[in-house]
Amino acid sequence: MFKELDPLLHSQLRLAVISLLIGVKEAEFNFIKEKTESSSGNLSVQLQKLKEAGYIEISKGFKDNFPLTTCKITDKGIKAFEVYVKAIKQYIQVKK
Amino acid sequence: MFKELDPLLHSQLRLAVISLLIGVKEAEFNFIKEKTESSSGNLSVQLQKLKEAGYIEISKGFKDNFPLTTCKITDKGIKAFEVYVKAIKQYIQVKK
DNA sequence: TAAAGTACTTTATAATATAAACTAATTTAT
DNA sequence: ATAAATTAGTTTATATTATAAAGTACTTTA
Repeated sequence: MFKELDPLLHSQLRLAVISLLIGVKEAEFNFIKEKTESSSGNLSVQLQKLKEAGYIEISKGFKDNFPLTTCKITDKGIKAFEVYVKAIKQYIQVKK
Repeated sequence: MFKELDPLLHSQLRLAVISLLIGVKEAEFNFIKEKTESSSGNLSVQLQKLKEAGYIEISKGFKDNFPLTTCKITDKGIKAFEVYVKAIKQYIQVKK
């Protein structure tokens, strides 16, 4: 009846992050932070979880001498998002 | 950018319950339990939360001598569900 | 009348999310 | 030169939430 909702994506912040990355393909830590209106701490934790799941890649470098964290969605992340979208639609009864 | 997702509805089981009740308007505890494939304990707790939020009404009676719990969505619950659906659509980019 | 079953609720534990505090460095002001 | 403020995060502690296990209160069946 109701499909499982991937717990990794069924989290407001992580879902927002993935939703953002689906659009832009690559984004900086602060860009994501602003768009999602999250705290640095919370975002840091959730990005790690998405990385551990293999849904995003995180690369660390520097920009104007400051550390810069950049995130990119992976194929696995895209696939997981698609599965999640199909599942949640069952719950919200989106008729195609 | 991203709308708040009502934490009361952003829970797999509670969302499934509300999604069910939107359709049938009234349902028995076991019907909900079967459709959502949840445990009695978890369902009991989540129904109480939905009740406390005023999203559903719970009425208790008897059927064939056994206790019978029946649930019904309230106007507030319907409204909250509609708001949730609008919000989550932003995340999953459902184009109308 | 004892064992098994129905229909839950309560409580305890595990998992999750969030906020606060901390690290490490850079820039700016004194 | 150096202290204070800022940037860009991470780590840790706490609060919240979800879930599973145990418990309550019966009823039915053997």
